[in-house]
Amino acid sequence: MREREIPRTGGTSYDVARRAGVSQSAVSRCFRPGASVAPATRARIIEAANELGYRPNAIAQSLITRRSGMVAVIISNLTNLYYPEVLAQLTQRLSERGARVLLFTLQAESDIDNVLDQVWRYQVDGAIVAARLSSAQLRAFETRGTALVLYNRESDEAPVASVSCEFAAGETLLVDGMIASGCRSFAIIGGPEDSTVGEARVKGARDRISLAGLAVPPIDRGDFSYEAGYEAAHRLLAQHKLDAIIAANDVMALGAMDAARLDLKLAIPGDLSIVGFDGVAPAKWRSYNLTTVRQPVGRMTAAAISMLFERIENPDLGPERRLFSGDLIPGSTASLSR
Amino acid sequence: MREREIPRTGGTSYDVARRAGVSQSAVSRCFRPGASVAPATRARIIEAANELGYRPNAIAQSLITRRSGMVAVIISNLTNLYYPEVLAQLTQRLSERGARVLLFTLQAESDIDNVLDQVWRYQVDGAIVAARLSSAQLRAFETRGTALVLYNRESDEAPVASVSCEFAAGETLLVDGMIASGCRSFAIIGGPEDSTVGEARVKGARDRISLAGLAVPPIDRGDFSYEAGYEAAHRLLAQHKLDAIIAANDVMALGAMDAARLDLKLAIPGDLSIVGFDGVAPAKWRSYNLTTVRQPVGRMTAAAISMLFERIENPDLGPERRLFSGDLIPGSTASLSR
DNA sequence: ACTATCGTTGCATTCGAATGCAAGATGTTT
DNA sequence: AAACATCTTGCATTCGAATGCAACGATAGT
Repeated sequence: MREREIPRTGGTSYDVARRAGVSQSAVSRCFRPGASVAPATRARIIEAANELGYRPNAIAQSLITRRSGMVAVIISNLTNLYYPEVLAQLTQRLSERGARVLLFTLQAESDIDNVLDQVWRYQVDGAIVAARLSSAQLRAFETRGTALVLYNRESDEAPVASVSCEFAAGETLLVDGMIASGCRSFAIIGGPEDSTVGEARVKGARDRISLAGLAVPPIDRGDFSYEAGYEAAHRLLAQHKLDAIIAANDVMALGAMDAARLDLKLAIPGDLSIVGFDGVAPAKWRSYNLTTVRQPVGRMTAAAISMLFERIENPDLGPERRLFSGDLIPGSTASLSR
Repeated sequence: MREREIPRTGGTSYDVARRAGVSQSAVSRCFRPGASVAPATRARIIEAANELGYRPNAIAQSLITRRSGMVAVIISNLTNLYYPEVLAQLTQRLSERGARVLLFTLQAESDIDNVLDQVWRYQVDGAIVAARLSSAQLRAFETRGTALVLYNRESDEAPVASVSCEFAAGETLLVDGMIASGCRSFAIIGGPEDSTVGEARVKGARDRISLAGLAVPPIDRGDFSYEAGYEAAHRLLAQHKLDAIIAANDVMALGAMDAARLDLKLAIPGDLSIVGFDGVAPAKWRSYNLTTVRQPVGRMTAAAISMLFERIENPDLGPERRLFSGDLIPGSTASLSR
């Protein structure tokens, strides 16, 4: 009577083995493709397993195989509106490849050390990181042999596998187009100074403007939020007579648009051109229809995932940078001649 | 010379033990708070551990303690603009409590069985699910003893721990306000028919309208996207003379606004009132300033997490529903007298 | 009928950390 | 100095699945 009841967990391979009258190894083999099990035995085992609701314990598997089947995804700031799309695609693609996502988000970039601590403890097979890593942190990935791909970040100090969207190419089109259609006086709404991405975008735009022989544009900075763009635009427009504002991301561009057209009654693009960067969904909404450069998120996430798995298979594969150009989305907030 | 080199993983407790000249158990105790270790020994162990970059292997810990420290978060559709905020808060709160997030997203709700399969294999301590579960699936959580909290979903068949935002309360305010200010002819843009949340919201609004003795409002449905709201509004406004449109979520409401004011040149709220539900960030943007009901995401996620941990501590804790009312966000897209 | 061969199966060990128990070390009490 | 309490420490086992090796049975070949 006091036969061992079905454990809450759904049972172990031993429970299945006992029920099917075989050894634990047989059960294990039965769930590993390519192992040698007689059809009749397999059938008995499968049946017993189903009766118990048995699922192999991935934790135990990880311990012995040294493959956890988990990939860490580290994203600095999920509220950023651009990242949810990235995250959705990454998880989708990872699960298609049979990997699970261990998600970490950062409140402050300084949390990263705590996050990495968890990453090491959980023996993830690899990590996709959209946050800045110090060279010491990069080295830790190296020494531990954990595959790593940076997303829209790079390191000047050490070469790392990374995918990014190049600001310059799309930006050049935008800036040149605006200049060709008569814009002379530019301003830039950048990201925080310590943001790699933001800084690269600022630099890209500024270089292009200088190259055209125009005055160095004033720069205001924000935290990539709508409010920040709105306020930065107010400050800039109060101090300068501007033809165009270049924002480091779409959401700030939308805030700037609202400041300009709703508060200051400027016509867009008649009085002022505004352009963004990212290509998030709201930029396409009819009340905005922002002229922007869309990051090819689909291709970028696909590239990140495939680079990651290459490096999980072969940990000694060297660094590689993959750069994608953004696609110009014309919109109606900037007059681009041609 | 052929001393065993530092393994790529950062070493095991045995490596640390050998280096510090103690037993593996001492190392283990050293990393468990409250265990008995002499200060001098602890110091030696800590030093050895640091030299090796040792971190306890969470996989091995999980196996023996039967606690993985991981919580599954299952979300149907991350692109939904409302979920990123929820997800960000959940991960934040979970990591504050020392848990890791295993993230699963669903392309189709039918993927859920595959996802649950992974959930069982990975021995998560609990799960927060924002997707519909069949009663068989609910039972599986029960029998396996995995803590479960549903987020904005409930089950009619079996009672489960859940947190939700009640549509009715906020909706009542909105509908009553619109009626008081003269709206007589309503329409509803609902979610897909198989969406629990969407359906509840449709029903809430319709009941309130009937209660006021007004005609049963026509219903059009969309998939919660901007485009869907835009198109539904076009269809509704082509067929009916309307005073107000009630959308099941903000993003569809914004699409409807653009259809009405940009294409049909209707004044909002003069000719047409539009209200949404959720309180997402874009609803506050100045070009929209949507009148809506905000879900108290902060309190809801806090409640979900605390219910979950209660149930992880005590698996036999019974079901409990926690219902939050939304906060009315006045905005300027509906005339609400009073 | 005897042996060679192949396919199945089980035994025993492994992964890395946690922990009950007992032995050892240290300190206290009388 | 003896007896005892307390704190440290190590030994051995455990968690659940994977896998090398050996043993087994069945079939085929001669």
